[in-house]
Amino acid sequence: MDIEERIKRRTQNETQPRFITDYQLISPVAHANEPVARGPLLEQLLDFLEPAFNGSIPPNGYVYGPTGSGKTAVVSTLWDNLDQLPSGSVATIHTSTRVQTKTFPRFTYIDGRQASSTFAFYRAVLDSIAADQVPKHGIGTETLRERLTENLEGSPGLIISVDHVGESLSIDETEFIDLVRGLPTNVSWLAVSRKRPNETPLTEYTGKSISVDRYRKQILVDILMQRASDGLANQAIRHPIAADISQWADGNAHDALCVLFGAAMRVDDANRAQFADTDITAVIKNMRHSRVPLGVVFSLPKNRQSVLRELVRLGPDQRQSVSTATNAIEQSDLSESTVKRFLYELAESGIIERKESDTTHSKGRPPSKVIPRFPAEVFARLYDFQQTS
DNA sequence: GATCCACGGGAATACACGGATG
DNA sequence: CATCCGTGTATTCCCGTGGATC
Repeated sequence: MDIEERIKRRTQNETQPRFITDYQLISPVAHANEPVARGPLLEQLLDFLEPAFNGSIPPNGYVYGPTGSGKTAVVSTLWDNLDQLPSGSVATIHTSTRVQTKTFPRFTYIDGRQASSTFAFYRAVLDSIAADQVPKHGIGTETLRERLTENLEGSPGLIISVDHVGESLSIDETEFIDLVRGLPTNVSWLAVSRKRPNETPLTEYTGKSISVDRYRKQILVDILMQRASDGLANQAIRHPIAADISQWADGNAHDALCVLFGAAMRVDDANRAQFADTDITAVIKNMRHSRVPLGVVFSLPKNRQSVLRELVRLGPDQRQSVSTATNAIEQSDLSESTVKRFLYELAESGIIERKESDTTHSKGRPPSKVIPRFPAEVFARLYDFQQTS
């Protein structure tokens, strides 16, 4: 908590500190600036990028590892820092005999979940390097590509990291290969994916693959303790509790942080000061059927997110069929049939599941009940928090 | 005015069941 | 008894529209 925040609390007479002192710092979708225990991975990435520090472009690369292993945290943070390098312009290096000038390539991180179409991808890349505004509409994909090429002509180049390649709601692998074919030769890329090198066509185009292992149990405990000490009231979490969460999460930091967050919500809502074992077990029980990371849900268009927010508000009886769920969802700016279509689309992409309903129906095609497949409680809280802040 | 992409709405189609028909 | 058909519900898919730009 920074000074500004502390003063704000006092001026608002919140003298009694809450259990959760900072939602952002324990949020499973926020990444720490200093990823815990990922030094070796950072070094491997910097090795891979070595040519860039001498002013040229490295070969294409591939980073892979299981979900929740910190790939996004490390790569996005690293790229953010690298983009601070003086690029295109001149960096002076003083040696004993003379002054050398160096130019570095630029660095851009692209989240494939948010740039999944050809148009969106080229636009995102161009937007990150162009000096002036890039239109969101009214311009052809090919025009965008040409502008991108013009923009990079004669420059030291560009190194893009493209995250979540090959996931269902992100850039498809074969599409990606076509996309990067359209880029000028002074661009190289690092694809980040869950698939092993032998399971993807991408590695035919890459010079190097870097593997990320799932977190070891003890590291995950450290991460939880760190997050808890940053975002929760003092001494909020005891080591055995963190160990329990870590044991259950099996190396998946996203899942572990969801449990921490969900449990902290309960303590905070009840105005308590400590975790009880039941907080952890209850949240774990609710997480049992979650397979979709929150990052996927928060990458959806705003109107899909608001439909999901309403959906998780409903009780199981209101989710007995797609139709009843549609009727129960209140959306002033969308028609009923659109809400319904959204639900089918979300089911198609696996974010929610349709399962044959257990209620007996005499007439018509049997309905299917609707079940969220993401951490619903945590999503709801973070969503509401975003709306108000 | 022509062109571009994204979005939303509803039409069209698929499916399940029960009763009718031969 | 096997098949057809009507009805009601579930699901998919396409096309018009709109905002933006050139």
